[in-house]
Amino acid sequence: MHKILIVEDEPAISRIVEKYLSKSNYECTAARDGFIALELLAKNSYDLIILDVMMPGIDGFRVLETIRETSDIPIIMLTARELEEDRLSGFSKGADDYVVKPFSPLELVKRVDVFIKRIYGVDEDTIKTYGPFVIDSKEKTIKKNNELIDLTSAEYSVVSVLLEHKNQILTRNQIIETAFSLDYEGYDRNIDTYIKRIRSKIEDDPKKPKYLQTKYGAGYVFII
Amino acid sequence: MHKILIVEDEPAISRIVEKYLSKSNYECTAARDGFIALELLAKNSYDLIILDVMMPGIDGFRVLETIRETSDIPIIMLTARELEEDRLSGFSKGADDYVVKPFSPLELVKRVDVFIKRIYGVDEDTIKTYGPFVIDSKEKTIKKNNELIDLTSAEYSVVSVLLEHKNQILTRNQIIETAFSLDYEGYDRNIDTYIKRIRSKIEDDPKKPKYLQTKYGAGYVFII
DNA sequence: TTTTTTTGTCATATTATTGCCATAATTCAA
DNA sequence: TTGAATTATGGCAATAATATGACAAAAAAA
Repeated sequence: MHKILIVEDEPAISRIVEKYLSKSNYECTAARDGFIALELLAKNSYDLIILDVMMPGIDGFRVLETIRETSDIPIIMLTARELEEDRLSGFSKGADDYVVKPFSPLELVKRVDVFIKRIYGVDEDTIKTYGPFVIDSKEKTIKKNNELIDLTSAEYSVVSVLLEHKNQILTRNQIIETAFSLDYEGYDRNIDTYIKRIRSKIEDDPKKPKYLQTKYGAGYVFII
Repeated sequence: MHKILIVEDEPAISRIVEKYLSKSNYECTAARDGFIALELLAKNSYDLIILDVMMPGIDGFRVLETIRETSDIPIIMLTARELEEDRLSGFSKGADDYVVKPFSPLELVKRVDVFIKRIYGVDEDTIKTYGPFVIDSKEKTIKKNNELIDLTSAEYSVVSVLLEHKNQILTRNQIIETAFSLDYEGYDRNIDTYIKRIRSKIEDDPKKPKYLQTKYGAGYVFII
């Protein structure tokens, strides 16, 4: 879990950014001005800073310069669209990236992911482990005992739904609606066929499934 | 039983959301546009609102603003993927969460659960614990010492009746009438067979039942 | 385009569940 | 202790559901 400091005077924006980053498994702290930010930085350690340029008190650039005297922690700056030339000045002072307001929170999260990944290796949370199975939702791959399992994309969708709801019985329709889309045209018995194909790839003995089990009259469960 | 208002103009989506929420023990009402929603809200009380952004007539944001003038009921908004910047505007107007279309209904249910739990405390009483046994009436599963017990649906019905009336002697007919229906065709001695099958799955030593005991001349009890 | 892979459908084989019974084992009271 | 009553158990058959193999259609790759 990486720690992120958000320096932003508008509580509305601060809250949204925090919400999104938290959802992406980051631990956030918000500072509503530069002084508070610098104080927090003196006492705690963070993995990345999101820094608004326009703030009352000391502005973002001053804060940036001060931080850079002692640390090269990644800093993403938030700036208004008009101030294009700020970019240059910002970069030269050591900001790592810019996001122009108004921004999409998802976009911001994506950039944060990039930095965190660059510094700390693989980004977390796209990779989940369930027993011998490791699912990488970004790469859309599944490994069993460290061996990549060759799945088609439909097969991947089906197993991943079952894995993510492990030990929960899912009906064919729930699987379809979650793995594919609400307006899937196909027959719900197609799931049987997917299950057959998946079993042949993940089970030691597809005739006696250990993981992907049938619930007669109900659906399927991934037991782990 | 918590009440949820679904505001969505597409009947297909509305129906499916309703189906999933109902299965999770929520009482749903659907409104096909903002006007109807506001009318319903004036007359009834709900515990949570699911609100589509894109609707004919008044759009979701307008509805959101109107609701927020008088109420802080949790609101989850449904929005199309392209409209990312809507998120910002939505959050600042007081939506509690966003779900992007096309969404997984299971995912939506999970988020609803989170809010309902946060506000009303403990999650719905679908899960009950009796000694080492945990029964999930929504999933229709029973665990013993955290291990899922593989029961057929008839077996589940029988054990769950006995568990819910633990330490109470039930006659075969009481079991039949509660577990199945009043017009069960079968012979009441079938219960003996169910008991046999259940014991083999839940008892350490089915020959000397510790939990599911026989009351000679009367019926069966689940001792816990 | 052609070729290959993936996906969807179907008919048929296989299996699971349920209800039923015959027989064995147990209980309880005379 | 005995035997009548009651319950336990194993197995069978009917039914319903699932598994599977084969193939066609669709999609993706070459």
